[in-house]
Amino acid sequence: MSQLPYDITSPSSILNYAKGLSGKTLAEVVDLSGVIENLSHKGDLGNMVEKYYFQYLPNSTHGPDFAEAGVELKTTGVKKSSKNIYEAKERLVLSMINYVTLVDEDWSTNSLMQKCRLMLLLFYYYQKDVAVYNRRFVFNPLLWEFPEVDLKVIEADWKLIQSKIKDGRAHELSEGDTFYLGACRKGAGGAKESLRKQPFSDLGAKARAFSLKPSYVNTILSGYAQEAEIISTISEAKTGIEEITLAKFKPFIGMTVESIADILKFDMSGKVDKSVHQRLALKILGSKKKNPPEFEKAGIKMKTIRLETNNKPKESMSFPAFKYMDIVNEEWDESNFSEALERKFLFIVFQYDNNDILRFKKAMFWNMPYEDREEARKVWEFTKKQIIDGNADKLPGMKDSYVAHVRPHGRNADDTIPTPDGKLLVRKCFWLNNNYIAKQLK
DNA sequence: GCATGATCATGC
DNA sequence: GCATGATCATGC
Repeated sequence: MSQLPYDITSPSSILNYAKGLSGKTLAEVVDLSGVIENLSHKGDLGNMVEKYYFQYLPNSTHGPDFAEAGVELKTTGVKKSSKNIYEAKERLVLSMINYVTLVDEDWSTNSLMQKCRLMLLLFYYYQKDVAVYNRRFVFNPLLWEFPEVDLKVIEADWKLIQSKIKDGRAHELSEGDTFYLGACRKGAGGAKESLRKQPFSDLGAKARAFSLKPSYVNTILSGYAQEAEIISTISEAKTGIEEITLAKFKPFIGMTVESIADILKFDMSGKVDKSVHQRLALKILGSKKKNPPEFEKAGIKMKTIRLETNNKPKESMSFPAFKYMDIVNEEWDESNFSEALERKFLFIVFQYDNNDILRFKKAMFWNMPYEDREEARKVWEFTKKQIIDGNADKLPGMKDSYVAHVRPHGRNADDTIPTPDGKLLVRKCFWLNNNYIAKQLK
């Protein structure tokens, strides 16, 4: 074996050598002319980098790619947000979940962390129609080791995924089950996809992989160091996000909205503000205007709910407006609504008392059960079909499904956008039915 | 009383 | 200026 230009036993040597890719594309740093016709434009850039840049054959064992150094190589795409900031193009897939063997694993020796404890992250700029070997590595490579505080969250996530499989519910797994480590769909989509065996049920389960949520990757990108301190002070209580969050809300249970605002010096006077309770909840969390960073990492969606005295929400729950022109080209699994429903939610529940005064009732984490996501899928598919068929004005209403419906969500009736058949219709979005929310709160 | 249509203040 | 989370308003 010829001498490699780096020391395969040394993570820092591997990192240094990887820096040769900074600002370059793979095709710019290695001569691919002899092999390029055999390369897939969409292939796995990670494998190509290993093979042609590191001259190290991708191994098929379960350990890290650079076994001697304990370093796993990951290439992952970034894109630019509407605000021109680089962000993760998608979740970072770590390794496939083997339902059959995972149930016999133990966290202390688990195969996922054996492989991914230390990762060399290469971020490339994603461009749809550009071959992977022509995509540019826009950041310096990063040698990433999970901070202890994050590992605690990931451990709990891992155990939850494992327990669901032990319960014979692998087919019900959802990204919203967990906080940082997700069980994401992996493999061919659509009806033809093959299902995997699971050990404690005869039902086949979709192939899934352990992955880091896009929101988590984004915090890696956005300069982890600053946030690490904030999070470590929170986690000194040695509890998870869930417990910490619920503990913050607990002191206010039963109090009127006004007195909570008083205590927190939160100005509730002035004009009618339809998001005022959301902002009050943020204040309780100790955040000013934005979600706290640990929520961003876990992709948690906070929603405030007002209940009538009869325990029913006054209103259904809205989601961001969709574009008629976009939705007809989307598949459910990649749709915004599907992504939204796979998230973990934090419900902040208020209720009117007998004197019609609004009081804080409780905070609860929730994620949507599998069968209800399938129902939401039907609503979405029907919506897509109606728009394609030129019936964008006849979208599913509240009576058409127990879970979700479609309703206007614009600034006003003049806030219209185009449909595929050339009309202009008021902007709309998906809503979760208030009756459905009522059931879930129990 | 409920389903559906319409709209508001805010923050970025 | 615009999307968003949320709430108000109307008609049956």
